Amino acid sequence: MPNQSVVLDSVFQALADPTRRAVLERLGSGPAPVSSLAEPFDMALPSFLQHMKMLEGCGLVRSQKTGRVRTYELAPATLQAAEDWMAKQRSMWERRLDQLEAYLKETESDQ
Amino acid sequence: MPNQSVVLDSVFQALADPTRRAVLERLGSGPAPVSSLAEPFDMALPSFLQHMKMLEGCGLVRSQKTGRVRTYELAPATLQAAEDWMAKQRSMWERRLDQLEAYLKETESDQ
DNA sequence: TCAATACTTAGGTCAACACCTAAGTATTGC
DNA sequence: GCAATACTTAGGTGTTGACCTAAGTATTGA
Repeated sequence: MPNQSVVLDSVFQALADPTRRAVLERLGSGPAPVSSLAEPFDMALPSFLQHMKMLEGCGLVRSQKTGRVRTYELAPATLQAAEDWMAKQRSMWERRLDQLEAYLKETESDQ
Repeated sequence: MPNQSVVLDSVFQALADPTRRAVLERLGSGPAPVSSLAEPFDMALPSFLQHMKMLEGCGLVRSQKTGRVRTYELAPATLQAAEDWMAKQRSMWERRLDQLEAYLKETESDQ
């Protein structure tokens, strides 16, 4: 299995948490500092920062520090990798859906 | 946060493993029994079945047992939930990309 | 300069995950 | 009816994830 797989592992892992998905949604409207991102969540700062580290570790966001403020932003390139996998799967699933549906019709009736 | 979130948690969690993604890809070409699905993986059967339970638990696949053979199939409805979230995010990200790009141009140059 | 601000590091708990082996149970087919 | 087949259950190990508190470090501003 190629290296690509490792990227997808960590990207989907990152997307598997509601806090992190909410952060990504928030970053969709522009860069923001840690304190502002953390504010909506009832969580200790170090706990929140672990989420940010995971998002940054898999490349979904990046950050830079100016003075004592760290600002996070989306990193579109990595979002694209997850996008691409989903799109590939989607088209595959759609292509197969006809034959699948025929099968499902059979099995649905005996459930 | 709504219940919808819980579904996405488990769906993305399921997609975060290469074995499970490979199984989904394989099931794209039609239903298959456990032994056939497990065959490509160098893994003890009980370990493999844990993956299948996770896929079934979050609703990405379903199964039925006939005689001693359990057959798995894709469950398109749940795939759709993940699809929908990605599509929503995608359109949001795309809508924001212009203003984001302007910002990235600034920050990229000082890195 | 020194207190407040904005993270950051260290370290600890508890649950979930990803594996394993060993020993079941339920069908099938000779 | 009994061995082979196809899972299934039980139970154990090591790692990672998601939280916490406490105690740092680095800036900023009065």
